[in-house]
Amino acid sequence: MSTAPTLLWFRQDLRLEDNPALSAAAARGGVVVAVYIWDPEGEGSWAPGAASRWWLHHSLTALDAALRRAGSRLLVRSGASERVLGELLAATGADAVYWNRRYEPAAIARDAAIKSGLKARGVDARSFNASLLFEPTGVKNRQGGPFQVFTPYWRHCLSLEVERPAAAARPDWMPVSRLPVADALESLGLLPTLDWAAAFGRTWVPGEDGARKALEAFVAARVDTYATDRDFPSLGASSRLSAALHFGEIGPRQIWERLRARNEETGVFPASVGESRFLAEVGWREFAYHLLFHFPRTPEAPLRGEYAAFPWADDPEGKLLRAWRRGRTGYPIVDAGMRELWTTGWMHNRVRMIVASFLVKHLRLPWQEGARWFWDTLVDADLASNTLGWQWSAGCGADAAPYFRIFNPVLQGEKFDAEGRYVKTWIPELARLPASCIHRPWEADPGTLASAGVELGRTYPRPIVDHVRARQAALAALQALKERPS
DNA sequence: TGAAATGTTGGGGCG
DNA sequence: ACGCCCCAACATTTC
Repeated sequence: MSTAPTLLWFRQDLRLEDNPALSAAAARGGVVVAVYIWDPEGEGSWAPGAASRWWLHHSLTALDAALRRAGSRLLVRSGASERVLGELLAATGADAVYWNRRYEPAAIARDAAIKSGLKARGVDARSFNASLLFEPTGVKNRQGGPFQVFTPYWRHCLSLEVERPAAAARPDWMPVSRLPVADALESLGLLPTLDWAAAFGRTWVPGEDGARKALEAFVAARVDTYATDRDFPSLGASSRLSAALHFGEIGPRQIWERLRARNEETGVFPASVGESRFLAEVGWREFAYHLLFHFPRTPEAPLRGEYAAFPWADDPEGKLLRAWRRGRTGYPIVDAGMRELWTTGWMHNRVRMIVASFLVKHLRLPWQEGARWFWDTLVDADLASNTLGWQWSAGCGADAAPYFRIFNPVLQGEKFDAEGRYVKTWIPELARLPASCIHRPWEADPGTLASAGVELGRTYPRPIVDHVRARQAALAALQALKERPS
């Protein structure tokens, strides 16, 4: 008796290498049917945003192309995951569904229901870990609870065994002639109707091949200087792997293995502060999933509950929020970051911290507004990392920057973009200003501004808030929160 | 993975 | 020669 087909349900693991669900499906022996289900309703209030959908479209296209080369296709459908899986089981004669786990609250609830429903019908339903070095359930502090501070968390993780990438799998993919008819990828409507994402295609190569090349390029040219260069946004020192990691075009075990193999001869690993630092950034991603799993309400609510009553500023017509979103705050380093985000779907990490601090402290607008904007505009939008990042910036999360730690956007610009190269890249109207005043054009003398073609209030805005007063107001708001009668 | 305010120290100008 | 003061440089504290 021959083995029935297996449905391999792709979600945020859009790769064929290091794919434990795929390896297990291949080991079953029957043919494997690759399936992707577009099910935004199943994501709670966090359906992929516009930039993520752009990436997803192209990543699915790449996965489909890889499967075509193997004589099959990616079977694409949209609708409720459980219903679609049921239909595909019937249409293909499959008796098993394998997938790699997700860890977002809505996905956990949905997947658990699907798994028990399938099992009740006698379907072999199994899930695997493809996307984390350390699953949240497997890491506990001495008291048996979740870690809430990164350094002890990561130290503990580094004492644990890291699994090797999954074995390569060459399954018998179900041939195109036997596949049910798939929906066209275009029918999912993932691409924007207006082509605001034009620059995305010049910036990114979604898909497993692109991810592999990005890792190789980073390891070859960047990782050794990563520890020092990573803070300077004009140096291009980032790995730029965040979106590939989010969509699972590459897995953290592959990254780990790549660096381990790099030091095979010496046996010393990690071998440099650059490698350690880069792995620690992978560790922050792990920590973000750890926190999201154990504190599932944090995408909406501060982990430190007292911050729910923070006295945010009034912005009745949304003018402040709009200026921030569009990169028109009058602070060049902030505006450059917001424009890089809008143009490319990505922002350098140092600059993410600066713009987040500015929104939450200088404008005193709720961090949730920033998280939502990032969610819609980042190609790497990831519920765990986004939530951690914003709660960190707002001072209301685990191991967060204290609220009183307020970035001075001028000093941050002068420290990390001394020549103004980053600012000039994203704010061309300031490109002719000398470095000495690029981060504070409002202090430049009229002649300098004129010869640079800058007219404050017209070609580039004046600061929408005064730094000193905004800082004082932020500290006063924190004080008000502390003194609030409880 | 801050910044600003405040405190301390020590060199040098100067009466 | 000496004490006083200024202030830059650095350290510490506070937000």
